[in-house]
Amino acid sequence: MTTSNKKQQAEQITRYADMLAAMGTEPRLRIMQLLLSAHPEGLVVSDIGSELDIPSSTLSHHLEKLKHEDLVRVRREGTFLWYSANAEALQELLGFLYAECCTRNKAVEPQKIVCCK
Amino acid sequence: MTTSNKKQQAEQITRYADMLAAMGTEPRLRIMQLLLSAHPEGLVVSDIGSELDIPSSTLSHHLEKLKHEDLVRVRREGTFLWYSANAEALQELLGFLYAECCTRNKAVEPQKIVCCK
DNA sequence: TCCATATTTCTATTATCATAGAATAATTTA
DNA sequence: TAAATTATTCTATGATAATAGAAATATGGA
Repeated sequence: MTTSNKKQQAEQITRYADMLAAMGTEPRLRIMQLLLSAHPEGLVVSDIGSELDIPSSTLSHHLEKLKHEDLVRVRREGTFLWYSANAEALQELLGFLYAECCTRNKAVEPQKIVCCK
Repeated sequence: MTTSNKKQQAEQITRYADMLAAMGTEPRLRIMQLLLSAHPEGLVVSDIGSELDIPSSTLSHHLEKLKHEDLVRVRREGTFLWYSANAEALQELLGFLYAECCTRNKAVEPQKIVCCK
């Protein structure tokens, strides 16, 4: 493996760790869960806040963190900001965990997570 | 949904968030990766430390955290402590994420994570 | 029992994070 | 342009986490 490959891999791990950390608090995991349930449209900030009972400034920080880790996307419609889950990023993270746990080492059996017919 | 169901579900989310947080730092995600690569035997503490270049007291705290979230198991053999990944816990977490992202809302397509033949 | 080795626990320091009220900025509508 | 609404940014506080050297503990062997 080349030096730059190693560096790339190291950055990759750091990125996945940051993504996991971003989802690693109860309020933010709930936000992700809620956004996934409203996928792909997503929800406006105030609706997330009222649904999860989070003050707006606190919520704004959580959304900022999720956005920073590319776990959510945002688009403006008038005065409203619509946040939605970033499916591609989640897929990549899930793929990484899946590979580490199942593919590479067979620690976890794929069929125990999902059964494909 | 009954009140106790709601409470159970709330505790579940908190637990998954804690598990994600436990893996949400670079050193600990590396530890998990390393333990998975050595699954199911695992590794002794000193080998993890030398492989990842982490001082023993720091490593001990990280392992304690992972153990607390039930992501790793430990067994003693003489003076050596063998740490190994807890495949069942990882499977459960992966199953949860999978369900949230793929099964429930179809935000992520299962076949893009794993292709079962 | 005493020593060597493995690992944890103690202790301290520094850094980061979660929370939220108040003020500000952005946008639409009257 | 003024008012109303939406959301962020400012500011502050308290809590938690990461790090690691030094001391203590646990185990096996001489």
